[in-house]
Amino acid sequence: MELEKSLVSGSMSLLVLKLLEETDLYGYQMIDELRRRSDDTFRLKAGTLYPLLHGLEEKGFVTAYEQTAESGKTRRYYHLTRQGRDALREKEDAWNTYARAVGRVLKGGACLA
Amino acid sequence: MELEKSLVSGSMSLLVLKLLEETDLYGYQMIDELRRRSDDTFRLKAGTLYPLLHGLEEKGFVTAYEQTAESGKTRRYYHLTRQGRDALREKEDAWNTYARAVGRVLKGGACLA
DNA sequence: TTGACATATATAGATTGCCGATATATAATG
DNA sequence: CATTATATATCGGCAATCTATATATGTCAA
Repeated sequence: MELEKSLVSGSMSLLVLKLLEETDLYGYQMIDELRRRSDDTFRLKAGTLYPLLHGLEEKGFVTAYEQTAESGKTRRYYHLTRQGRDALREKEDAWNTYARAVGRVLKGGACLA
Repeated sequence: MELEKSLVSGSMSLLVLKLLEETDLYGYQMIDELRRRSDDTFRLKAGTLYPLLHGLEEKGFVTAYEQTAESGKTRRYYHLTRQGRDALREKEDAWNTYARAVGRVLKGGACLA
């Protein structure tokens, strides 16, 4: 993550699933897309993404298929499954709960005995 | 963390430093306080906190001193240093940047080529 | 046409953050 | 007197991410 390594972890799968909510994407594209949408905050590494995608596939959250572009390059597209959609909802809820809690703590104390 | 293990990591030191911004606290107290302020979202484990505190001490972010309560129990209080205060500012900024970026991604795409 | 670079996917090894289990000692409670 | 709550501490382990490396192909400039 580089900008503040280890600030957050585990949210990458949430973000990747979120990207796939709209359209099927291939790996390299996700890296770019995530970077773009986050205004350069998320610079996901290939070495992080591909194992992560394999994991999501094993869990049945995504399915994969290959497709060759006009350029000749073969790309491995990922598609969000029904289960993946459910997992996404749960992860979004968890994130919101977490972020709100951090917000409350940072907002400042309120009566510390 | 239990409720969604591994959603976030590394933010614990941020939260602990934040607690110490107002008052010196001892470890056990931080666990309770964090739980209270976060409406039960953060249930920091002792096995997580104490090593974390030792690490913050090594980095010079906190100093520690012992004090025996009327009860007779000896408690190890932690005090935020100047360096710790600076580190806290940085971590708060990093968190805000990160949380905003996640928010943008979750808010939904906006034109995916 | 050859060499550098971007695209595209993949794996191995290391680091790190947090947890569970466990240990210790004292105070409060029953 | 025994159990529970307080209080601190360490160890082993898992999971998420990174770095480094490997591979193959397409594009562009020298």
